[in-house]
Amino acid sequence: MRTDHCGTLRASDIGRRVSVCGWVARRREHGEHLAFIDLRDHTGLIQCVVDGAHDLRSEYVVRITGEVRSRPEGTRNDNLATGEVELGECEVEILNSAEPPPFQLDERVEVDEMVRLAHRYVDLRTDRMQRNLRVRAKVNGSLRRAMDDQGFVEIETPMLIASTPEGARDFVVPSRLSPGSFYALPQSPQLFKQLCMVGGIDRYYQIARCLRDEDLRADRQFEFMQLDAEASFVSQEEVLSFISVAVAAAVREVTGEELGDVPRMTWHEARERFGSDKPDTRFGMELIELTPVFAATEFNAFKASCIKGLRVEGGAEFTRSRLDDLTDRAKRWGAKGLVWMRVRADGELDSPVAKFLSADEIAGLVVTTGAVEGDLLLIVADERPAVCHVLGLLRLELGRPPVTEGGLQFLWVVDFPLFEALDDDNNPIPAHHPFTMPHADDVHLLDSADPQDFLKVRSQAYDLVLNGWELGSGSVRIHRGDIQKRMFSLLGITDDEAQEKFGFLLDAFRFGAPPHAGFAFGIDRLVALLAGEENIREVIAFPKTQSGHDPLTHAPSTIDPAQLEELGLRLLPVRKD
RNA sequence: GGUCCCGUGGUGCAGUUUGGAGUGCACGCCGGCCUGUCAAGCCGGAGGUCGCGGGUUCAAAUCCCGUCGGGACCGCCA
Repeated sequence: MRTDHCGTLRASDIGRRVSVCGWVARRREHGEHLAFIDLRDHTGLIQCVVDGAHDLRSEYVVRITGEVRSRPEGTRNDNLATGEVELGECEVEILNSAEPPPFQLDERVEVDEMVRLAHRYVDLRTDRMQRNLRVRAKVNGSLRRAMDDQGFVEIETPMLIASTPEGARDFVVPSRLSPGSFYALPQSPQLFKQLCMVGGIDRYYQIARCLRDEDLRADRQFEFMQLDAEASFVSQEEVLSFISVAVAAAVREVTGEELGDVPRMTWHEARERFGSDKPDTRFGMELIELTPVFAATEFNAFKASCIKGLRVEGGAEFTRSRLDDLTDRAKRWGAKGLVWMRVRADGELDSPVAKFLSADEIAGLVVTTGAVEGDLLLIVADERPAVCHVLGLLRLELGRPPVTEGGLQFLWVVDFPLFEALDDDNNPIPAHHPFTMPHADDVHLLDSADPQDFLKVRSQAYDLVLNGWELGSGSVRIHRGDIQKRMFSLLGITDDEAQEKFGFLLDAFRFGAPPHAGFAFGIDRLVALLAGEENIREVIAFPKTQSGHDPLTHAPSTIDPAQLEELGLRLLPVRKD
């Protein structure tokens, strides 16, 4: 039907008679016998000069055949890639009419997302969605090529699997042939890729759909795509290298830029400096250690095991209500309180608590934070994890740049702790999954009589972070039965429970499991940041709203009683608490 | 489970603080004029359950309560 795409015509095409197909983006009529039609396809716009356009309307689907010619002097449009030329002597064939679109497709205004999603098929025609989905396709393609080139084998793992109650909530699917039994949709291909290692695949990857029934966010959907990979006979170093190569390929494909070496930071350093295990390193405003400054304080609120602060440049201008608001937020995030101090011209501190501090403490505070006139100091005192957490959130609140600023700051966070805390029975709670290999230097601590020692055990687990978003994580896995048994016993999982939950994996490991390690990262998140979007819905063709609904298809929906009957299901009344 | 923000012709907003007739702006839509525009221009027109329900009041888009929908975040996401 067509010889060319709209957005590709240039001066070098002048004289050719071409056919283009697309949608009527705009119509400019100048009387009965002259009108300009901007025709749009996924490549862009071309102006077509037609003899009368009264029967053409917005978004009509047309085929236009005409001669590419130079625009008359003085009528070129520098804002258009095709602005030097136009189609003349046009023959217009209407392929389909269209109702006026439910919203305007030019991007002069931000249209309500519900309206866009309810008519996503129209929304997809916008430059923004066309660009984002094509960025996504480029990323997928370059990741595939990079993994292929590194000797990884693409293997598809099942979508209908057994439910394992660990981790995120499963989506479940009732079984028709086994009424009362359910499949689960995979949260990740984790166990299958480890089985692939036992199966001698050596290097596996998959662009895998993963599903988790947890609350949605700007960076979280029920279903999302991961580059999932696992390799045998490799160390952590090699995994970081494989993934770095793949990510670099995607970045190169989209931006044309070379990524270079991805910096590393230990989990401990990330928490202490940024109050997060996924630090946004596009900006400073790091957490400042103040515990020694107030080691001997008489101020009760500062008699805590950890005191840290933030220096907000220019923050002395914050109004009292803004400071009260920050204090409220800090409390909601789990702080006992938030101490603020405005640094005045004379070096004095303007703060409700200044009178409780000694001259030495104030002097130490100013020196340690480097505070100068006009700054604001925000200080939290509490247990160390809480202090870091709250200040980390405040730091983001006050300093985080827009998504399109600050470049792409990738970061490997390494040496995660094996356990994040102890439960009420002093059993450690795993920070990752229970198959994560402890750091070789820390294995001896697993035999310690003091449960507190468990929290010091580092694991061979690592995260890839981009601009403060966790892109993904991975680990070296436990491949030996004796270490795995020790781990289960530490976690308070009995042999019977372990067998019931992970029996097929443990069985497999008895038949010759190679040392292996892997990684998985979220493609939606990577694409969103590469596309300059704050929200992964903008890079997903048909996403769901925060409540998990699809305004286009109206999923989730009720099903026919006959379907329930066939599945052996009966519904309970909806609970309204 | 929680905190906060938003909801006004098809779209995007203003109006809400301080109650007074569905008032205004821009875009779009429909009709007319217009032979070089390109966010075309000019003239005319249509289009509204101010999310929904209740309350206060002589009077509610506006104040109060509830509810629904959307968004951001905390919890959650091994």
